[in-house]
Amino acid sequence: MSDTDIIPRDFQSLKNRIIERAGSLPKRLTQVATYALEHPDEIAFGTVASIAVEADVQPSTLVRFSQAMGYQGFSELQDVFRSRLRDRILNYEERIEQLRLHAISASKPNIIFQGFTEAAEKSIDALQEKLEPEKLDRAVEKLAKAETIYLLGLRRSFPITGYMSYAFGKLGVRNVLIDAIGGLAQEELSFATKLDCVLAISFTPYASETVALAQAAASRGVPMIAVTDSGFSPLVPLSQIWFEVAEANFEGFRSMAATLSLAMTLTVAVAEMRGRRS
Amino acid sequence: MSDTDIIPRDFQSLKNRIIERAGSLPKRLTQVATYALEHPDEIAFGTVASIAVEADVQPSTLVRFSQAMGYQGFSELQDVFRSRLRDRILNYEERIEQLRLHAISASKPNIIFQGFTEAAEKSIDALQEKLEPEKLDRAVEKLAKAETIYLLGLRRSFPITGYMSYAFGKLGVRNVLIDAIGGLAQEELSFATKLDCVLAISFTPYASETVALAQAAASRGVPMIAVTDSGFSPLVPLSQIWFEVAEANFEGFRSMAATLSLAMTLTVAVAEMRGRRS
DNA sequence: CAGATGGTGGAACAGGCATTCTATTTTACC
DNA sequence: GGTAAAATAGAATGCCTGTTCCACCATCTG
Repeated sequence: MSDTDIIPRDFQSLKNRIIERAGSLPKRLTQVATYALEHPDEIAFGTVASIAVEADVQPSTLVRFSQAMGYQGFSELQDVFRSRLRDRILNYEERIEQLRLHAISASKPNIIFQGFTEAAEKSIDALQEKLEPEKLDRAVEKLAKAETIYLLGLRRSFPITGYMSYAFGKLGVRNVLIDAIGGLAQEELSFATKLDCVLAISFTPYASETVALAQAAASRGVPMIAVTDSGFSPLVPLSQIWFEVAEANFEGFRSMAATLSLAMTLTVAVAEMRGRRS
Repeated sequence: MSDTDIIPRDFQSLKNRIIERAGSLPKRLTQVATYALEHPDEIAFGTVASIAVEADVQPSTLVRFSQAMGYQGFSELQDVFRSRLRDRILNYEERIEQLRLHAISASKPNIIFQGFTEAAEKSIDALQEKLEPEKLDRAVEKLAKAETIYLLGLRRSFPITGYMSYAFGKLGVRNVLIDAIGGLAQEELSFATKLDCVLAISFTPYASETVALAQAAASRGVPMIAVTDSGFSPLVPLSQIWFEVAEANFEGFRSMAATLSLAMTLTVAVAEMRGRRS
């Protein structure tokens, strides 16, 4: 009982205590610990009864958990979860102010971090404004109709196609990721037919391999949708539909946040449309 | 009573209604209106009795005020004030409503797009608030000191490590991307020594292969930095420094925007520190 | 200034709340 | 494998909650 006299009053220290003690806690209390950290809002707003149902424990277990953390009862613990939401809003406004004032004194990594997050938010805002809803609808329909979706994006675009392939896999949408392993990119793409669809992603300076592969597929009449950064992109004349995504960059590196959002949208929307049809 | 059938369900519209009606409200109800807009957190968390004391009115006045705004009772009004503090992601109906207001076509793909961009922005905001600047500095220093940086992240985390490897390559920072090609992940990581550093990225459900590889490296005394989503992550006990990145998700898919921002920050900051030393 | 109307204060009430208590189950240890 | 201890489930309890109700008061109207 030597450390119970110091009871966490802010969320951060409570969280640390939960993590620190979770290992040595009995089964049901561990269950509560996990739930609490995963659904802090629920704890803040719910009642003992409602949380108990959600976390699949007895109401009394919540009280015992609170006591195990050093509080008198559940209400005291709840106060800490509520303080987290109270402070959040304040912090948000203050943070912007403080960053402006202390931007110079911040360390280099933190300035870089600020740069990347700002670039990401700018890119997303720009895409939200620019994206034509009707074009998105057409693209989703085209991809949903395809027998197999071929994902073409190398170098800096590869993470995007990679994530799409992962998500398509999870959602049961047949796809081929052109990963160019063993220099076999051309072979990977050679099975694409007019019934399939290529989703090609490339940004300046357009990787020559990506362009060559896209051209080969287009010449065989394979439908194509492009995600690129300008109307002058070599992918544009090869595609029936193309999206312009202008990523803000910081120190020469593109944020990728907007492209990723668009990529995830296409993935989930295609899966959704396929699901509705079958 | 022509407009009372539309009852505000989000804070913004309730706020507008309060402002709009405040002028024509009786004395005590105006007093409550003013208090509510000035102390929204009190309304969200307090009880009728406690708020009544704070606002210097009778408990029944609060109920009458709620009814004047179109609700059945105080609890309904309180829900709206609570929703303001809950995760800022709008629910399904509200999003459709908003899309209608902004005259954007409310097709399913566009709703999904809205969801992903909001999730991305929310994740980035959350990380900005949470990231401890000093921890970031330490991580960058640790990575900059390493002879070779091993990038470990499979499945959904692979795009992140993949992009880092691309960027590190461009920047001339020696790194090994554990891509598990040919099932050789263990071999790829086996060259890591105490002079190197592993950057491990994994999110729930923690890919068992990633965890196993991280454990093997840690047992050989290879320094480790983790990027994960909870203090309960199996990577945490293996790492000297760990970052918690809580990605908002939409329809079960994490946005990745925050993780990517952090990854890019680490990459560029490490290269920058290396460059300054040589 | 009498009467009507609508606003207000405060007591009364039923329902739901957090908490406690105890019988039962599970775990740990010899 | 038996026993003591710890943990748990679930009912019982008393308090506090939001809400209702009604007497009283202020303000307006003719």
